[in-house]
Amino acid sequence: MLKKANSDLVRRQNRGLVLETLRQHGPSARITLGYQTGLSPASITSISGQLIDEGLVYSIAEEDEVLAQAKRGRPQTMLALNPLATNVLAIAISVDGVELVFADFSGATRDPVKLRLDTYGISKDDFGPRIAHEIKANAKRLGIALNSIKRIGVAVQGVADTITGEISWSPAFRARDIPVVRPLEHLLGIPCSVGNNANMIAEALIATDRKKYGGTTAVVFMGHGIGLGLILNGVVYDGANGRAAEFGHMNHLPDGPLCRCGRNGCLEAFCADYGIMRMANDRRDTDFDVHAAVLDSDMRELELAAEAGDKVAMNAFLRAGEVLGFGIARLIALINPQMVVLAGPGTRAYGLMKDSLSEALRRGLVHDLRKNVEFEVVPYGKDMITTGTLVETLRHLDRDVFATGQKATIIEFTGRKIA
Amino acid sequence: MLKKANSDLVRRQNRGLVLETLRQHGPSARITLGYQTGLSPASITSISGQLIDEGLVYSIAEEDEVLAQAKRGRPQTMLALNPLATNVLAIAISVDGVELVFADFSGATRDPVKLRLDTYGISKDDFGPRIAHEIKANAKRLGIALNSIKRIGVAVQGVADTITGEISWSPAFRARDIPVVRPLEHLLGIPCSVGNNANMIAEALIATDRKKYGGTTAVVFMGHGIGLGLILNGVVYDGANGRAAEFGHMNHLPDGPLCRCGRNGCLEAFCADYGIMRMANDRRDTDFDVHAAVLDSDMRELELAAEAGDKVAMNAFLRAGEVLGFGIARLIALINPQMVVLAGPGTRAYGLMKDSLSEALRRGLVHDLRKNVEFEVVPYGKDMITTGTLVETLRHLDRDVFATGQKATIIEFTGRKIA
DNA sequence: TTGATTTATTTCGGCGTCCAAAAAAATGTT
DNA sequence: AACATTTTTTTGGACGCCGAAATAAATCAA
Repeated sequence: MLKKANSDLVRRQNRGLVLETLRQHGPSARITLGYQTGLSPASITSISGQLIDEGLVYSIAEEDEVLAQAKRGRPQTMLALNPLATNVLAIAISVDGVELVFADFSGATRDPVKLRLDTYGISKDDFGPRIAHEIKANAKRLGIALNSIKRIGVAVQGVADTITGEISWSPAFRARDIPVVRPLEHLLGIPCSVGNNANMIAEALIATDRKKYGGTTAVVFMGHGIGLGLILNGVVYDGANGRAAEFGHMNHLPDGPLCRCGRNGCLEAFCADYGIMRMANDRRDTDFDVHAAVLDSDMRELELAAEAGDKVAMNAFLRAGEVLGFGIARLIALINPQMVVLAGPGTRAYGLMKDSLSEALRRGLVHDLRKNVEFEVVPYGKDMITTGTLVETLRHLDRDVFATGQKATIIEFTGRKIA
Repeated sequence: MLKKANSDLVRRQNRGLVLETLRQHGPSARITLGYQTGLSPASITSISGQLIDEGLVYSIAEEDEVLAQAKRGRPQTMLALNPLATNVLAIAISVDGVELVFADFSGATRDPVKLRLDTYGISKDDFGPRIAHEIKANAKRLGIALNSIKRIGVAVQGVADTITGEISWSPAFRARDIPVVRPLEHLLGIPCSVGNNANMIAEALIATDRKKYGGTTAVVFMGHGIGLGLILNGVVYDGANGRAAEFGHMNHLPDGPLCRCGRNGCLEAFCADYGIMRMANDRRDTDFDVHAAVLDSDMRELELAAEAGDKVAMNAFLRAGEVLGFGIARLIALINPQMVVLAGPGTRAYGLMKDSLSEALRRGLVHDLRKNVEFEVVPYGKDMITTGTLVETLRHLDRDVFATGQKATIIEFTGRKIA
């Protein structure tokens, strides 16, 4: 169903468009913004004037105009997102700790703050307050006023319920249904949202190359579990109940090996680190604790063994590749993406799985569909997750907060240089 | 990325909104339209005046105001979509023939025209011209001017490529990649689009009950094949390459029974009519022609046998239910819909599959996900497909053609009463 | 019958938006 | 110093929506 439109909507949308354009292309002159957005110079003047008044955008001072290369005509005045307009915070929760990344409105980040935190042992009600405390302490330490932070994005591996704002389940926690949004919003008074790792990687990819990934892309995250971020028509898909797609718990083989979720034969039970490790050690379900975290060093060792020709290790990876291949074949049959991206630490072993994966795709997928899909393995950088979280958070500000003409709370300048 | 907005967009969107509201709620007074759309009475007057001038909407004459029930105050003048504004055509292609349904702008349909046509034998290049010929002949017979038809929607079981406008593959044809859109547009000069059955059923469901189905719903179509229509956030999803989701060819069991697509172990090879029939007859792949159409009468016989307690027949249906259950479990894990709808003639045997289907869901799906999904079996009415096609076609007119202020080509009144 | 009341619709004036064109600004070129 | 060029701002017009007032068209009540 369509929605009512009025001139308010027009301005809001065009403001958002200007902000997004500045974010994507960096500082631009008004005339350039006109070309990029399709808006007339007159409108750009009007909109940018408003944005400048509100402190969201600023005119780069002449002194910085080193780029001015002796062109005829009135020189361009560059506009840029004002880093002082606001701050945001991205939080990445993983098995080995929690990372805070503060950034300003222009997207410039401070050095990541790594917190040692026994997430696995913490109780569901202690987590939120603990994080809130850390945020307060670290913001203070960095000279960032709490009320200058307009939004917090949290990324976690596992199932994040974006509607309730809880972590339904994650390999990083023993507890379940851990409230995140509620305590953070309550204790800090800052709007907050949660999402899962794979979705955040998807966001980061879109920001990197909209043409390549901005259509319909499936991002498979391989790590302690198997996650999936779906980009459908350029937008990250969240699922009806606000939970990301649970690719890892898509059944592969009825009555297959035990999975962490308690069911048998999930994709993850074959392809996640613990699945591969179990297979390599040829342990039966009863002998193997699926809940124990697999050490990265152990996985590396296994990879080395496989690369050195150890038959058992090799087979474990081949089997994982095969199952992943069938899983991806099913994914393609259902969603028909134009691109499949493999990401996460698990891709280190991609070379060991490649052949069986391709073979499985051949066996499990109609040729017509296979030929239209492009594959890519992206090297794993952990910062993709925080980058994606920041991108998502800032876009939300651009579109839904500042697009409405809400004044930014300009941060007092503390004399500190932006990192 | 956002798009540029201007006052043109505003009017276009609000015009579309008014048209859609009239279509959904039927004839309404201006004041009612105001409530329903959220627009002010002043704007409604302006917009409806324009729509009336263009012949898209008309004021119902006083004589028809039988409903006026002695209320105080100035009486409402009801506005309605003008049936004479334009015509559209829905075409449903199935294994046993082709059906044409002509409708006017208000959505009122003429009696369906059933064409006998050996679709299976026809060559890929003969199909389009043949249909074009039938359209001309039947339009003439019914007194519908060709140039009054503004759009044609075609629905087919199988894989329809909405971008190229070809039928990539369908159980109704031996040929592949059959051009549809191109020949029809070329020979008739009428814009045309193709879609698949399951998607059209999904459209029909949304039109019936937006609240119920308009969120995220998976519509599983069971018939000669297994199709899927996905409604994501209220919009039917088309896939990156314009092909609908190929649920039927999602692999269930590597190296399982032969499927029509040439692969082994597809869902369809277990659950489509031919898969069930094969199982019931315990025929090995080599003895069974998967391409032969299964007669509906034979399926009914098999269903009766199963209902009467025939063990072999019962097992075939149970096995089909089990596989379908695992397929749906995978679908749910991936998409996380709030609703799964089973439709199509295959649902006749739902009672025979129900138990094994539920059991498979229990085995193949995390409880968390299962509990949030509602199931429904809709009784199969073939007209759902044409209804959905018409809905889709008319919405396209509302939003993309008439919303832009393009004048309707008013049909001369032929004296014929609208059916 | 007439005037009051009620409800629906239209008209009018104001405001916000966009845009094209003209004007202004700021620099380079001759 | 006058002209050329390019960017930005200003101006005026068009179009949209909306609130308020005016108008229209009916019923109700005396």
